[in-house]
Amino acid sequence: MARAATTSDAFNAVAEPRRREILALLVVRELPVGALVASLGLDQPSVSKHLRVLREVGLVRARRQGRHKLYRTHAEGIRPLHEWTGTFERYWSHQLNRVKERAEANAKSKP
Amino acid sequence: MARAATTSDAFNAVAEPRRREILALLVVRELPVGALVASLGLDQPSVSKHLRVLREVGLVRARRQGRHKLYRTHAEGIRPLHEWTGTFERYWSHQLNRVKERAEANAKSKP
DNA sequence: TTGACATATTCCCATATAAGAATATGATGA
DNA sequence: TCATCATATTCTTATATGGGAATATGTCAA
Repeated sequence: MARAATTSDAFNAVAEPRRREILALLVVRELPVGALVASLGLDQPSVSKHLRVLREVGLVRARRQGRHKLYRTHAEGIRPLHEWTGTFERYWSHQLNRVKERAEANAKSKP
Repeated sequence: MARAATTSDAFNAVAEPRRREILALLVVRELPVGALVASLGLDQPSVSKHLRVLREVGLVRARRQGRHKLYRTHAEGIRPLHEWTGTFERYWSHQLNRVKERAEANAKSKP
């Protein structure tokens, strides 16, 4: 079996760095495709294709305004990723504490 | 150009669902490969390959204990993902507020 | 050393890219 | 309707998968 499609879920969609850039730009304010092309230094078809992926997994929304199509990040779609990664937070805190404790123990034992 | 390697960073590594399962299991306590094979219902080579990817991006650590090799999630590696997704938090809060406000406005205008 | 257990690697293949080039679709104003 | 701007899709190609099968490597006990 091959790798899961980029459109299979938000995890796969944000694995692509350019798509993360796009999300960061579009969360501040909605932008037409052309503005993204200019900002990212990518060609227009590539941007459109990335936007399609993001749209399919619900990470961006679009609306037409005249000839332009305005895209915006749908931040809710990122929430599940934040929550999944959040389940590890207490563990990396533990690791930090352990390092800290060890450092303090060392400081005491050989001053 | 093809898709970035799964080993290129943590974002790509966790895009694979089985690898997220592995991380969830190994963050609670360290386990040998065989235990993962049993828990996941995957064959041993597949598990070893997933572990290799996770090791290469720094998401798991391993130590030998006799014939066994004990793996454990290195939670620090997930932190950048949590932080990146966290930059969108205020926006999904905003969206929720906006929906709420609109609902209240509607309730007033047509009661 | 040998046998057995535990894990890792290699080879194979169907599948899915991401970017570039070319083209198609959509919307507007004259 | 036509010309033009804006965006989307199709096609091609190099590359990287993930799982299955087979095999290699590593470690211990006797």
